[in-house]
Amino acid sequence: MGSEKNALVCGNFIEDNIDFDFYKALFDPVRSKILVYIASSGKKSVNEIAENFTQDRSVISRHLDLMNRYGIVSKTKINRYVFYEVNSKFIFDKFEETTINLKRLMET
Amino acid sequence: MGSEKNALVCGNFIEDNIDFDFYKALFDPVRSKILVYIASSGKKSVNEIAENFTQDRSVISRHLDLMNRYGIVSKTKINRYVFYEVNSKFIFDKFEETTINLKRLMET
DNA sequence: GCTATATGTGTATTAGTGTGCACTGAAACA
DNA sequence: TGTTTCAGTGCACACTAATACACATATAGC
Repeated sequence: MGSEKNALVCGNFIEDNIDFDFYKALFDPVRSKILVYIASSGKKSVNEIAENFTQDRSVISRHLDLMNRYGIVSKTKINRYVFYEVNSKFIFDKFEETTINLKRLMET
Repeated sequence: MGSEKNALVCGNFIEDNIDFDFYKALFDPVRSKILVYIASSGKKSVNEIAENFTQDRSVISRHLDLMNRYGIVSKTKINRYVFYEVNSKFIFDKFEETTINLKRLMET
């Protein structure tokens, strides 16, 4: 019965407390690689990022835009350039929030 | 400079500490719905689960198999029946592990 | 103004994966 | 043994999303 209660809690957790769009945007092979690149090299422009990938610049631009929409990265336009950087804090907070919700619900 | 350090840390975090396959298996619309159903109703057989979805039984079977491979659910074969249940603890531990790794790395 | 550079968008193609149907394998039971 | 039921697999199809190319937009500099 204990396990069944945990199971119930888990179901509610998934329905109510996970930001699916955020996680789907994050867990994509190319986007995660882009993220790792920006994270390790710091704030970079679209061209600088695209130079490090086989995909077309327009493709990288779309991936960056998608991640920006879900708060994974943030963009700053300076003159002709658009710089992207990783929102480490935001990503961390998402995971922490999800974990806290899970823990709270499972302990009920 | 602080934000750049956080970015670097986040990059390492993503490469080293996220189980991508696990999260990709979890963040799927149909699989998450299956998960919610099993979670709220307890251990169920494939047919019992499939009855609650529009998708064919074989499709449900495949989703269950995938989730089983990544530890999200576990299966128990009893006679002709195969019962699946949610590994709530495992899912919770994954999130907690990820959050802890992130926090530790971001505080460095 | 004109040209060059940086980025974003429209659109068609392609790759991946979810899906259903038919079939197979395994187990229970008459 | 033959039949029924439950679960998984092979395979073809459909749908979504990633991709590339061409073009549009915006800004800088001449």
